[in-house]
Amino acid sequence: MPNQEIVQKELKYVKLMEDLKEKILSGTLKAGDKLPSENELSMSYQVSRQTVRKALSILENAGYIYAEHGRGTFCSELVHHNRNSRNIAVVTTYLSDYIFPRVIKGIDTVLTREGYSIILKNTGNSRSQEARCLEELLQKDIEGIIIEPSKSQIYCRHMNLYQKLEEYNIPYVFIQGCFARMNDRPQVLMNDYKGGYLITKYLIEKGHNKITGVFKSDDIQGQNRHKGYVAALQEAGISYDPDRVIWYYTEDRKVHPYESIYHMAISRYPMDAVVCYNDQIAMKVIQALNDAGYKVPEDISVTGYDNSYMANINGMKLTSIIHPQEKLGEMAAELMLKLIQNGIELKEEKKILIEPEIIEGNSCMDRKNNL
Amino acid sequence: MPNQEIVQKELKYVKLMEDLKEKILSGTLKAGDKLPSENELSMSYQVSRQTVRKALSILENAGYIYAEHGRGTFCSELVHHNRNSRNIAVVTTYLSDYIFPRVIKGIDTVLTREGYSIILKNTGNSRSQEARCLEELLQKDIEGIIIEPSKSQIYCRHMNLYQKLEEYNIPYVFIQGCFARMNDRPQVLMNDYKGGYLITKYLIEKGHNKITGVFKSDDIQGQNRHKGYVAALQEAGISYDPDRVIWYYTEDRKVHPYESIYHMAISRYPMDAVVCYNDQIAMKVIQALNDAGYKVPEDISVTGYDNSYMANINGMKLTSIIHPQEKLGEMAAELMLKLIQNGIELKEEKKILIEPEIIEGNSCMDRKNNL
DNA sequence: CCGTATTTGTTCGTATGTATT
DNA sequence: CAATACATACGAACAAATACG
Repeated sequence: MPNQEIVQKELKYVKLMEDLKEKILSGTLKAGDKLPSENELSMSYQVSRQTVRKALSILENAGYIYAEHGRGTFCSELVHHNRNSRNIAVVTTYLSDYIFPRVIKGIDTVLTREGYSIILKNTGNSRSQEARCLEELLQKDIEGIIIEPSKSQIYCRHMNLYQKLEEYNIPYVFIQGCFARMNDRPQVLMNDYKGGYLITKYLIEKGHNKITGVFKSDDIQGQNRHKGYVAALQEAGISYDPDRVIWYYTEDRKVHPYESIYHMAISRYPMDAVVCYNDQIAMKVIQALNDAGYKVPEDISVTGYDNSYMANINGMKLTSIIHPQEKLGEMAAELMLKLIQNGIELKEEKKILIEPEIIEGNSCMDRKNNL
Repeated sequence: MPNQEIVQKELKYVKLMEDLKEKILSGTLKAGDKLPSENELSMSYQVSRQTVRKALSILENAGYIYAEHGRGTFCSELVHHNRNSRNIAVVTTYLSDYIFPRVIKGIDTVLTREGYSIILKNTGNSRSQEARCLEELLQKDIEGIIIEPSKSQIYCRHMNLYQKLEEYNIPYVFIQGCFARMNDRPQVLMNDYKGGYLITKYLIEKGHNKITGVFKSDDIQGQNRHKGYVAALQEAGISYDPDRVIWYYTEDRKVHPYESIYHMAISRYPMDAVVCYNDQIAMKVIQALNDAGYKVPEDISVTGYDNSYMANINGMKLTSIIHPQEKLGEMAAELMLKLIQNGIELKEEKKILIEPEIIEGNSCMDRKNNL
């Protein structure tokens, strides 16, 4: 009995309202479709007609549906979207950290020049948060979305929302990464496979052969950099050892990789270099190695990725891959403007792949002459 | 009978709704006043409580009134532009540089939690750009503006735009600084006078007495930090020498202060410390001093301001003033939410002054024992 | 055009739950 | 604790617009 009461917190009209809203957003109920009549809903949900009406009145107020006396209730031609709002949404995983401020700045430069404003959202790299953002944005007056997908390694759970965007002719551009099975969508990203390959090859050429890898597992960038890392090893005839690779999730960023590399180091697991997913993690790796009694680069070389401001700290300049930050933002914004002007059926290439370039620092040693 | 039917067009809930609306608009019911309870209305209008609730729900939806569980129904602080866009504009001088990403993140945290979105604009610290931003924003659906004024030292040239905001009941909150003659507006800023005073006093206590100052001349923060600097000198009986102060404009940031301090240094103008407007400029000053053959802190001490990530670079940790970045953003966002909820005539204090605090680094030497 | 069924719109009555004073 | 006030829920009835044979 008390158990049941706790569960029963869900209000009937809220439940019904959200059920219907879900059906509308998911596309089960399309624009112009007739909803079941109040009596039918009342029967099928086992609630009173009053309760049904309460739920419907909320949706009507929010603009999802409209009622016609004597005819029925219908799904709105969602929504009186202002087609000339001059707003473009920018959705990133994080706001203030790392390279994002500069990417956003690049987007802003181009869009402001053309008279657009940015609506900024961030997801904390959570898919549910991303879905919430998109739902919110579908309610707003926007002309397009530039989005860095959250957990892009995993299959996108809310394709329906992207479909909704397409239905409404709201163009979107992926940056940094792209969900599986959405490779045909407009996107601006780096060739991460090649980046991982280049930086690993760089280490091999400097005489390293026990190269540990630390990669982020929940975005497509991490997957691709890892593939490049594997390719470079195999090309050089170094067998790939899965135990040498540390995968981490964003959520554990503060703890996990540090500890893994620390334990690997103090347990004397042989390594002469560490390829890192990005500069941020490289700094943690260096910290862990130092704490374990190793010197970088004298004992172990470490590489970063992105060449962010973090690549240059405490006199240590990480060897890294150049991330064009602002430039990437500008390219994404320009692609967006083209999509708005020429419609979504853009003739030219909609996929921009930025070729990586190595920038050498002092975080790696040449071990060829040491042998 | 037909006669009666025509007259009967007046629906009871519409009648009641319009009655109440009239009373609100005429001022019979003032903002914050409690309406009669649903039961009282039901009695006095001889309608059912359902009907009363229907009437009230319309008024509530339109924003005229709000209901509080267990307390009663109250008259709103009429009326926020009728708009329910859930957008709040954030206008800063810069986007990606320095402390701004973290300030914006703080704002975002609070606003996202409350279901708002940020429209981001930046002015490049140009007044004309700021005016253009405000004009653009007046065309958009926004519920408020959080704005860092550009060139806040100078009298605001586009007061008319701020007046427009007030006419439209769009609340605005200043952050970082505030235009002259607008001190009564809502604002969140640091006590820059005290900050300048504290950090200068710190140097004096460490035995410095030839303290050069480098201040930004085009915002109110620079003016106030300079005043604090003067106050500390005079308190210590050190006469103020205007030739010892370098003023610079934002536009010249990259060139001017570097050259001034460089020339001051190579011309052997005596100095044992430099108080800098912020960490950014402090790094340039240190560069200039190094290039002129001086060592920091051995020959000359240097202080920063804001304790940004720049305060800690190349093994040098600037002595600086703590800027609460995210916290400041959060406070501004919370103040904004209060203004939206309670109307512009907020009872409580609308001006938040954050007290500065020194954070000691290794960029200053104690010269008391050197004499 | 009429009549009937369906569907939304409006109103009344009642009961129970929950927050505030 | 009791009284008050809003919140949710159900049932019933009639009105008005619409669809359809």
